[in-house]
Amino acid sequence: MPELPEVETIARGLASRVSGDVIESVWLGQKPEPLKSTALEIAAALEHSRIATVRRVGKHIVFDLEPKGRGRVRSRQSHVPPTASAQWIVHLGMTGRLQVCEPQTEILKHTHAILKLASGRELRFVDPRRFGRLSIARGFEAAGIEPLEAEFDPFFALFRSRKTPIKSALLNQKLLRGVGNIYADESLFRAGIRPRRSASTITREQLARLLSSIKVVLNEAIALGGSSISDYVDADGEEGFFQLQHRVYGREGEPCLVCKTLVKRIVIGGRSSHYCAKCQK
DNA sequence: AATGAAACCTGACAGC
DNA sequence: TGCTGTCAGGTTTCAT
Repeated sequence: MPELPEVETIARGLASRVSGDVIESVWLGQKPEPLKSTALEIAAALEHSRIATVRRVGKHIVFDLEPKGRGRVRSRQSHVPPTASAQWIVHLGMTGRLQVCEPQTEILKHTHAILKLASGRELRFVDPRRFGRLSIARGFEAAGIEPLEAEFDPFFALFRSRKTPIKSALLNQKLLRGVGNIYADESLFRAGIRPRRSASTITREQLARLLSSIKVVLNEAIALGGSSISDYVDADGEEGFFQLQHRVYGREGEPCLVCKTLVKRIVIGGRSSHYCAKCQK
């Protein structure tokens, strides 16, 4: 479901609502066994921790935790050697949602985690398709370049010698983190590049245009709260509006907004890809 | 090293 | 009403 703008919107919403709150207790369902952390490890790290900050890294939501009641002063005096503070990492997969709500709010089907907060509210993780992942990390570092902060030279270097289609390269989170299917198609349209073009054949000038298109598209989408296609809503349950700005994604067979040529849909690396054959070369 | 298909899951929707 | 097939914003794994 969520790409960079949706995850950014959710992270900002969560930051304003739960920063500083303390996790009093944790319930975890049977199923969301994530990649590395066991349910026990997650519960142990979360319970009695304070949520210092919430931020986005690529498509991950990072909750920076600090142990409750153990401020800097006390840990300095402690005999326990200082360890990096823990982080709760949430990846929403395709259908994951994080909601902050009152305890009496009806528990949705496919709710896999409930955190009771000292403020009296609950933070819940709901994910019908169960592609989402929860884990605990220390010193979390994601692979790839953050697109909104990317300088041109490192961006250029990512594609220079890759023969893979540029669309596939953009979706590769080890290269660039946060761009997904919608924003790859939209960025390529605005840059005038066909999704199947081999990355290595794209000129320096075109890649410069691509990077700026990516930034413009992502920033516009963030400003509009992301794209709500089927069921995406942010942490406050609000829909985004960037879907109204899509120029090619989901517009197969409709006229290009620039030249009226019918928008094509092809499959690249198993993903639907939309483009205008006249505007994109 | 690098494509690509399949797998992981559930739900929505179209067509019959 | 209900069955079948297709599709979905993501990522990993296995085969070629």
